[in-house]
Amino acid sequence: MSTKSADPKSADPKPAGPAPDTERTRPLRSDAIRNRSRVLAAAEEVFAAQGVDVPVDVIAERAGVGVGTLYRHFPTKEALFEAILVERVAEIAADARERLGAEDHGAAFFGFLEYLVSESSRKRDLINAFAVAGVELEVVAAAAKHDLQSAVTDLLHEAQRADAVRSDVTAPLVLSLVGAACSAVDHIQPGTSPSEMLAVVCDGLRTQGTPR
Amino acid sequence: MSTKSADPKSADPKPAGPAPDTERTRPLRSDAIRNRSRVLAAAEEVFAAQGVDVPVDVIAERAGVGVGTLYRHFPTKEALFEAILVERVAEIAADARERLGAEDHGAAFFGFLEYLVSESSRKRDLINAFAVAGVELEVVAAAAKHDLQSAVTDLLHEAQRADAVRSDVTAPLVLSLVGAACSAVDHIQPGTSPSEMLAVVCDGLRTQGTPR
DNA sequence: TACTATACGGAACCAGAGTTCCGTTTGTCA
DNA sequence: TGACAAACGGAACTCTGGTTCCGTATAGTA
Repeated sequence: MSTKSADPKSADPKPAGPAPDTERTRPLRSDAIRNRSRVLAAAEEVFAAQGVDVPVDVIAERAGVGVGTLYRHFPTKEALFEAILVERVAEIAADARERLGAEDHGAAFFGFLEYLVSESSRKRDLINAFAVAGVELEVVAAAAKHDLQSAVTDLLHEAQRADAVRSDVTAPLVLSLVGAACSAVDHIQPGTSPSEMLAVVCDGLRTQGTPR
Repeated sequence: MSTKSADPKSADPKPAGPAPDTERTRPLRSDAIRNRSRVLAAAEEVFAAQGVDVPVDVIAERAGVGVGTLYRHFPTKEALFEAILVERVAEIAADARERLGAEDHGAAFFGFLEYLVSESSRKRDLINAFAVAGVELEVVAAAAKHDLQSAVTDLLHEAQRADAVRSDVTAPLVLSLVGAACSAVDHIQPGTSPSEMLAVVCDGLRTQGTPR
């Protein structure tokens, strides 16, 4: 899936008509509900295992449906990806929030970073979840991203107030560093590991003199 | 250009016949020489400016030749990329070597890292130069990579002997970190910068107590 | 059970990008 | 200058992957 920003299709700011989604009168048919969630589950597995570049056929097959069905529920592959992305980002944000208010604010913050990096080798789409900066997102995904940012900001500020993290570090910087570490999972040099990389980054973030 | 490792074409370890390149008797025709270097130069510019995903047509056009000509000189797009990659990696290795034996070993080492990250935003193919770990390389490119690794190792050891860099840091770790920082250039969060990221990494690499 | 809107499946379609082919042009050498 | 091997150009081919279309199947309802 390319991330090109130049879109040839002409500007088309909300074509006329009543609100696009509230106009569904009848509920989804039972098989439709079932298939939708199957597609979502399959896509999640496949994206996580092989990254977002897998062909849609693979996802459809894994879900046990035809591609037509897949496209009935998600108008484009990107929309499907975004649906999963939102889920992932929400998961991460929730994790960050759970760590808020812990006794050891420093440990909470660094533990969160470790969680992220370890997850990114298990779920390869997570890598992409952090590459979202340049991508134009639908409102929902943008909201999820904003939510993550605010959770990370809170966690960071707690750790800074506890003097565990340097005061000149900002939340965007942390997110960029973590994003870099996650994407590095894809092409790491033999002889080292993501956690070793993260350890260096963490030491760089610490207030000098803080024990490792 | 995909980096897939599974290649459907059957294993074919060096088909029979005399040495493949030494058998050229006649020298290249003058126009061929000219066009070859034009293609190389154009590819370098275009890869650097837009990354390696640009279509070959663009390169050919920029070079003022047809795609057929391009393919006469480089049997695949990947071969063309590799030719440039070798050049880039050699450049970087040469830079590392020049810094060897400086007065301030620590400054030499960290200066090298800064050079890399600043170059990677100017030359986007550099990003790929560091993603080579997982790619199967031709012998030449593999040799270039090995050369880079040894130069960086030397530079690192000097800095470690000067007590400017933590002794538990390894060369693969450094290369992975720099690779991550370079690839992050592509999707950095707004509100921060590659050099800020690098600063954190450098602090993590420093012997604790070393002044920033 | 019959009827209909809804949903399904997957073949067909389309677009983009790498690669090949072949008729034409050109450098080199006698 | 003429002949020919070498090189050129770019249209055409191929392969891959996203998307659409339409005939068929089925859930929901009277």
